[in-house]
Amino acid sequence: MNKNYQRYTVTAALPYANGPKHIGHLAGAYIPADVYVRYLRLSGKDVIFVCGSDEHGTAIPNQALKEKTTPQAIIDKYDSLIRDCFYKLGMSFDIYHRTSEPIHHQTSQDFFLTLHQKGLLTEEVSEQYYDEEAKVFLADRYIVGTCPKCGYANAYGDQCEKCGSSLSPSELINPRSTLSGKSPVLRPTKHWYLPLQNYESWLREWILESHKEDWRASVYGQCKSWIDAGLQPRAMTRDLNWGIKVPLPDAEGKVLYVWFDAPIGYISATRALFEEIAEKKKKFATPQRDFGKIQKDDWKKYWHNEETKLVHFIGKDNIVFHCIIFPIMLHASGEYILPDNVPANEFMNLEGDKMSTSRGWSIEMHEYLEDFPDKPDVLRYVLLTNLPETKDSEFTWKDFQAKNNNELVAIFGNFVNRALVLTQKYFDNKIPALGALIDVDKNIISELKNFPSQIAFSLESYRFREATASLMDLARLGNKYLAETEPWKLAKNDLPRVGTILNLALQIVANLAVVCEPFLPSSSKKLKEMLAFDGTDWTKTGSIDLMKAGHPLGNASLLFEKIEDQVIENQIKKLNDKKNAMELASLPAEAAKPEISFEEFSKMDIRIGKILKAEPVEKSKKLLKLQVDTGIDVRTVMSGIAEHFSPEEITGKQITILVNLAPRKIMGVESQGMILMASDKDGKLRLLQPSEVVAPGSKVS
RNA sequence: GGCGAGGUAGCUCAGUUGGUUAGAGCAUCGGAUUCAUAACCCGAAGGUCGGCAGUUCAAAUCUGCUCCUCGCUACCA
Repeated sequence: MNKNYQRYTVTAALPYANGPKHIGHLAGAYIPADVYVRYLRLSGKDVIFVCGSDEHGTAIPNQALKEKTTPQAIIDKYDSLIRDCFYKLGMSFDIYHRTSEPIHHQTSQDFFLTLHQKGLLTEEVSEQYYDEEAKVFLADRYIVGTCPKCGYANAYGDQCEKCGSSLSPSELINPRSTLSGKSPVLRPTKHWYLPLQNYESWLREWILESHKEDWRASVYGQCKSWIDAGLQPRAMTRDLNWGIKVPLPDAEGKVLYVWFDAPIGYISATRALFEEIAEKKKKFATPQRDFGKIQKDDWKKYWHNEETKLVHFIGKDNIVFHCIIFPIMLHASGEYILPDNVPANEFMNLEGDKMSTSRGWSIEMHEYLEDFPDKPDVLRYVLLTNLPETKDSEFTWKDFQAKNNNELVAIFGNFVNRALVLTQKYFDNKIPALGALIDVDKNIISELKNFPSQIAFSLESYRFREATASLMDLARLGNKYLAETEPWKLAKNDLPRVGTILNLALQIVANLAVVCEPFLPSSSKKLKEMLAFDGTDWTKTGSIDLMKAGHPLGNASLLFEKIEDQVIENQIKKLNDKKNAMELASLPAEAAKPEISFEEFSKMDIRIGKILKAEPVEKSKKLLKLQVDTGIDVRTVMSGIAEHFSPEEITGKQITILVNLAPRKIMGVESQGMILMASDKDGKLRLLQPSEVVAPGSKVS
């Protein structure tokens, strides 16, 4: 879309305040967003950059239970942790807001009411689990039970944390409420749905037609996949007592679905930004430029005006919400603009494995900042050079060290240092005059001229790795120039020529100082201090008169320092230690299930059987079709173990089987009984066998 | 199983609309140099672009099939 936009609204995914956030999140959304915004500001564009903590949803109360505290305490804790890390890493939000703030509740409720009053929401009654003792409907997360896939006894109603599979509460075996421990009952409840299917043709036109070229392949592809699969009504409310109340009379105990309110958080944050500036009461706002004289209502320009370019930076897990559901909400409400682009990144892996906070395989932002408090830019740089823009990428500590030592130190920092040291040595730390230019000078001048526009082009195309590589190439240009002109040799008999060379070298340094700001903001600041230079105008870069001859420079110091092997080894060790500690922590056995009577137990008829035959099930990844000799008979059992056992290895094995389980058809085949398995803490299944071979049909009691 | 995204030099990744000897950085090797945080600069080597078939004068690029990785989704009693 080559629209001529007047202003920009840039959002970065609201981090969910149920825990710390790791460097994968930074690489996914925040770093590219910040680079983009900083570049726009330097270019003199009218831009706002909004973000904030996402503080609703079922996982927050759930985390509160885990940490034995209140939801409010959880969001306060993680909001301040995340907020603090973001600012230390240089995120230049104009506001970092919170969805628990009243202005957000109001904005979300207004939004919901608008849709409701327009008749765009449907009401439907469905059966949901209800805890009769606690007298509340149970969100998926509040129901635990045995995971039907891996047998883990404390799987949540929406997901099993052991094997990672997503579930619905009705799939759980022996579901029970985490509030009372009792079995929940199904009870009808009314909810408001957004009929996504009504917008299919509109979506096809908007995404599949008009954004075929400018949206990333993976983003476009996932949208197409969703649309083609058939859109369905999606509940926009939940039975929960944590969140934003549904603003209707007959909606007691109901809140807005977190994915309804979260993206509205971008709008609320914008409103809060303008309100706080207009009323001169800054609470969350951290305006990064002079907004001039503004009115409270000026936020509307950034959300209603067609000349505003809206860009959402997110990770790939958020694509459907930002490309399908939220745009439908915006479109349906009738007065909002739509995102021009949603440059979602893929995921960043860590040392060969998926990043995961819960598994301990991660580098959390605060952990990095504790160990490298003076190196926010090093992390920014390393992540930037390796952003998962087109596919999942990989972070390794060794690469971190190499990028720091071989690029930031050896090329960027070294060039700056060479230029400054030579100026100190030969020109009393003042910028020498520019004399006659020879070819080598003219070449460097014309090359320099191209860099800013080239980098700008990459950034505007959301190609941040490419832009970062160009930045480093600019420093390379400087090193090459010094190597070719060898001013230290000429100093003995042609000082004016040396002056010309250093003038140009210093102009390159000054250009670097401005151009690197989006990427390496704190280094940019340091470098400008060293130069006693305060340029902030991108449109002036590319030229050789950023600094005047005779201008006295500040004190030179090293921009970056080498990172020794020992530091890297310590980090790798720390990472492994953390993972091991997490595994140990999860070792204690889970809490026992509710008590049952002997009669209840004795209803189960458990036997030892033998697998006579095992075969894969067509069109199924997880199922094996087993013929089992139970001693009583030979029967067919469908078992979800294909990812753990091959038919060959399991054939002939003794197993434990529940023989009087009601038969059930699975994939068209009637399954008569259930094979019992031990599931290890990593979710891996093991057979339950007697210590010595016993006769088929032997009873287990 | 369905859908989506990937599979390019030892490593991390680029390759725009099909067009001459397929690129970059790191690592390796050689050279040059000493102003600089033993850094920089120049050069070399290294790939049958996952595999097979097809379209074309021409395919990393388009089509079909197939294998592998990742994500979403389904089967799990």
